[in-house]
Amino acid sequence: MSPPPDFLRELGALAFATRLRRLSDRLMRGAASIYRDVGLDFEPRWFALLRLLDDHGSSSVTGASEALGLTHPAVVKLAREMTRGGLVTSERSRVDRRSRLLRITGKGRVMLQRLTPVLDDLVAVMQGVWTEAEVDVLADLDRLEDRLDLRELYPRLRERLRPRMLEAIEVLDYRPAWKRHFRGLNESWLTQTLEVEAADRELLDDPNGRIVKTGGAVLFARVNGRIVGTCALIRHEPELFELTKMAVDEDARRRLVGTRLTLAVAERARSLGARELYLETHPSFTAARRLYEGLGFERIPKSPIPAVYRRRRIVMRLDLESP
Amino acid sequence: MSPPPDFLRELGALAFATRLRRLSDRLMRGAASIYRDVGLDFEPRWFALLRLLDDHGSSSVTGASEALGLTHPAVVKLAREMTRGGLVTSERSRVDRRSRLLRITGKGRVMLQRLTPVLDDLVAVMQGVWTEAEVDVLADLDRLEDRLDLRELYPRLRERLRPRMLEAIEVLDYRPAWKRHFRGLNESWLTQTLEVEAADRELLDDPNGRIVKTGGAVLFARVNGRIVGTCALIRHEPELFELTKMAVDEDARRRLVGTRLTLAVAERARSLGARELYLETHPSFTAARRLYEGLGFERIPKSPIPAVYRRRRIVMRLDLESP
DNA sequence: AGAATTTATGTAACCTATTACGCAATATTC
DNA sequence: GAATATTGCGTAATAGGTTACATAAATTCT
Repeated sequence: MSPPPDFLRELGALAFATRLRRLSDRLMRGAASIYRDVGLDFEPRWFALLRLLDDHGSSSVTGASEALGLTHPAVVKLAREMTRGGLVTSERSRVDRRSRLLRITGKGRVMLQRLTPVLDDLVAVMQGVWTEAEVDVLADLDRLEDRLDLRELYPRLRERLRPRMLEAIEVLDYRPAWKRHFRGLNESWLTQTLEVEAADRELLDDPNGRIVKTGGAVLFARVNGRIVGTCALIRHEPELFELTKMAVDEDARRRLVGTRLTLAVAERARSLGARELYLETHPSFTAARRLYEGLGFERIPKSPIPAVYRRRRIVMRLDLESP
Repeated sequence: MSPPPDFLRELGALAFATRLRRLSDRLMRGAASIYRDVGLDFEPRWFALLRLLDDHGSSSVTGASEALGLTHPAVVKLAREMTRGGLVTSERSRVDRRSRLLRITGKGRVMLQRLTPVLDDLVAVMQGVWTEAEVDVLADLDRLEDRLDLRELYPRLRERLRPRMLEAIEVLDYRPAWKRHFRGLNESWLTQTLEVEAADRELLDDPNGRIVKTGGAVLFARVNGRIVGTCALIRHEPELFELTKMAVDEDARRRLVGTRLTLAVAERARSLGARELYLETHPSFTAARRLYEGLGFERIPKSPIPAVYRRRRIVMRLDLESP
């Protein structure tokens, strides 16, 4: 009944990140104890920035944050502490008045020199541990980070999950009972971002008459029995189809609902004889644009769709005949 | 002049802990994104505890904290959150009424099951990365932790630094000008822990008359020109020597000043013809006792030293003739 | 058996990073 | 050249842990 002494090991890969952190904490604590014992007024986490400034003369906040792999607020805090400690100075840059230049002080240089013998011993001890463990940790870490630089864990996993996520979404045709969903999803989205215009209202008030009966379609996405998204296909002319009124519930974002709906609308258009599909979106909706681009839409300069909105628009076109 | 894109790599072993943490954060973020996308009401950090409870039926707070390598406050927090989420229950143990038993609920089990497919994919993706990088990370991590379990970084490093730290401490004989240090160091130490008794006062008021002139010694430790510790050797009888009035400045603790002084006092006693050295300390001073034990002192039942203090005492003896 | 110590949990304060957001200066686009 | 987007920095709130300290119960020591 009593748990094993190290359950994290049992979990294997699932606890890998946690174990890395545990090891990191362990090493950091070891180093911190030493700094304290040696009696220098110095925090271990200052070291990287101090060395960076010593090696490269000066650095902006952003430059340091990139070099050290920290966020810029972290660097701002570090720099402030170290300035208080007299190890670092900062002044506004002449070239770019937004930017600040961090520099190491004489006191900082002296501190680095006093640190050197202790750090040499620290490195020697760590290398001793690695040798005992028969692991070439630094090289392994390099390779691991290189692979992740190439492609982060998240996109890798997302791609793997993609088919399953898409399958979990049902796409269904318009039903009068769902009119309120069509309206609700679109309104909450529009009011958050742009303005609801008269042209929007006409469509939202009468999807059946304005969209379905004129030869288009209104589709709904359902996950676990809940309507979480909608999208319309308008047939402006026999050969002119527009994808519009795409809206996904706030809580269901990032679950490929938009993708699934776009694919379904394109499929529907194709089955209605369309050779191409247009859509209009707003310049500020970069996420939406990425989604459409990922599915093959290309931005075109001029819209074949009659202008009924006051807001600015970006027009995109999908070729339904390409493989 | 612009810093390199990844300065931490350049720092090599010195930034190893930081890089481990960076990698851990990176992986955790990846996993967190996925949980969010999948739409489960679940925090990644809950996983280890939930699995632990699922695997082992129940666990106390301390048991879980040991198994997971977290501190117990962390487990308390976790358990509270998860109880609020309905995944875990807790009740007082019948056997030991201090202790609390954590158990997984039915809802918790269901959650685990819903997690399974996603986690399988996660593991597969991570293993993919490791294969690409040609690193057997889990095995390497095991070996690394094993070596550190055997002996932590800090003691390894401390041992290496020991001779240098000892050398940095000067030991000097009594001078009238330092009488105030002898008194000050001892008083601040005594008032913090026990009570200053009359017998203490007599020694502190007249070290020269009471200790030096009667054939003993009062030694001082100096680091960077500052007196940071003191220790006395009293010659009660021609052959009966006592080490006493050891005191080290608060700010100089952990820098082997006590060790250096004890060694010096033992050496002095030996040069005065002593064959053994006694000392008395208080049962609650475990750190001091460890220090003395480390230098060869052994606890003995009865004190040969005349009892002049009211406080309880532990007596220790060092054989000056053994190699 | 009483005193002292250890153990199990809980609480508070802090640490070191993060994300989110805002402002001002600079760069880009139409 | 005006509108828009981007960049650089700063601040606030939050995350996920820690250490330090408090309290009660159980255990160990004389």
